[in-house]
Amino acid sequence: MSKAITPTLRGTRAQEDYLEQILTLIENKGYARVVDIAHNLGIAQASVTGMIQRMDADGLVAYEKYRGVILTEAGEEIAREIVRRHESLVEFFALFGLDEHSIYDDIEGIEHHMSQPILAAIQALTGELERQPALLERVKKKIAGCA
Amino acid sequence: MSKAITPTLRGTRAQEDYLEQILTLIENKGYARVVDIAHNLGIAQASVTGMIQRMDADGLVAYEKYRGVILTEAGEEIAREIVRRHESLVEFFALFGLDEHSIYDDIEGIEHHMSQPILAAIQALTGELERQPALLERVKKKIAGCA
DNA sequence: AATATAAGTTAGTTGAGACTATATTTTGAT
DNA sequence: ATCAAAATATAGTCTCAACTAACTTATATT
Repeated sequence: MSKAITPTLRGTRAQEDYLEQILTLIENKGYARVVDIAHNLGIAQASVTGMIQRMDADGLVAYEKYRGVILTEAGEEIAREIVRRHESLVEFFALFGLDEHSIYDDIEGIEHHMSQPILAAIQALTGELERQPALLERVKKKIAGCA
Repeated sequence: MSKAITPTLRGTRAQEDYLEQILTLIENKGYARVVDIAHNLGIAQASVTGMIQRMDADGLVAYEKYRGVILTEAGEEIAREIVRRHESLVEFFALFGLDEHSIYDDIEGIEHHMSQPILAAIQALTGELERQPALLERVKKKIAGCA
């Protein structure tokens, strides 16, 4: 029923977090080290090793002991999808003056649970609000009143 | 930093799901049976018993063997908050023609991860879109194009 | 080239939260 | 009041994903 548009066999939620970090690290630094993944996710190094082995078994990454990790095609596809969602959400919430840092936990939660139609709705709304500063201002005022 | 407005010690995500179901059942039928909670959450009865005992230990529900479950004050506060979020999200996504059933999984995911400012933003946007059918139509067209 | 330090791995444990199979208790019908 | 059926509880197991402690490999400095 709620089959994703991309019919990828998505990993677990935690695995998606790992994939996102790994892709980001590879794009920023050229490689993804266990220690950096652990640091970025706020968990212990040993936990990362364990998960990477599971993800290798699941075909999401290619892993060789003491050498680096790289994404498989399947893993990269999922990673890019998550990053795309993350960025859409940051862009959306930034409209309301919420900075990326203060909404990090929210986005973390939401990005794993957003179906394609909902993502499309968010993106469409982002576009409209960017084009209508007056509307955006009204919304922001209401938010200020609530908080 | 991301302290909730309601400074409640929220339960785990799973516990929030239970609380939501329990509150809904109590309001609809006057009581919450284990068998109904299990059915609504799509899990086994025995799993519910186990969780309810944990939640009793955590002070979220009051539980007596073979008698019913009721919410404590703390539990009810959390339950009402989750229900409120759930309803706000349904209202929002319904704007775009997405029915409650088809977005159930999304909302399930999101409702546990939404901070107060983001909830306020969603609610404010819902209000604006209800008042601007033309804008809503444009957004809906874009969504149709994406899917 | 030797060795200190950083990075990575292994082993063993924990807790959440689900499961099945098996009791036990409550309830409703006779 | 009895007894079958429905509801609930217990016991024991499983997986995921984290942890610490201890060990191994890689690297960098001299």
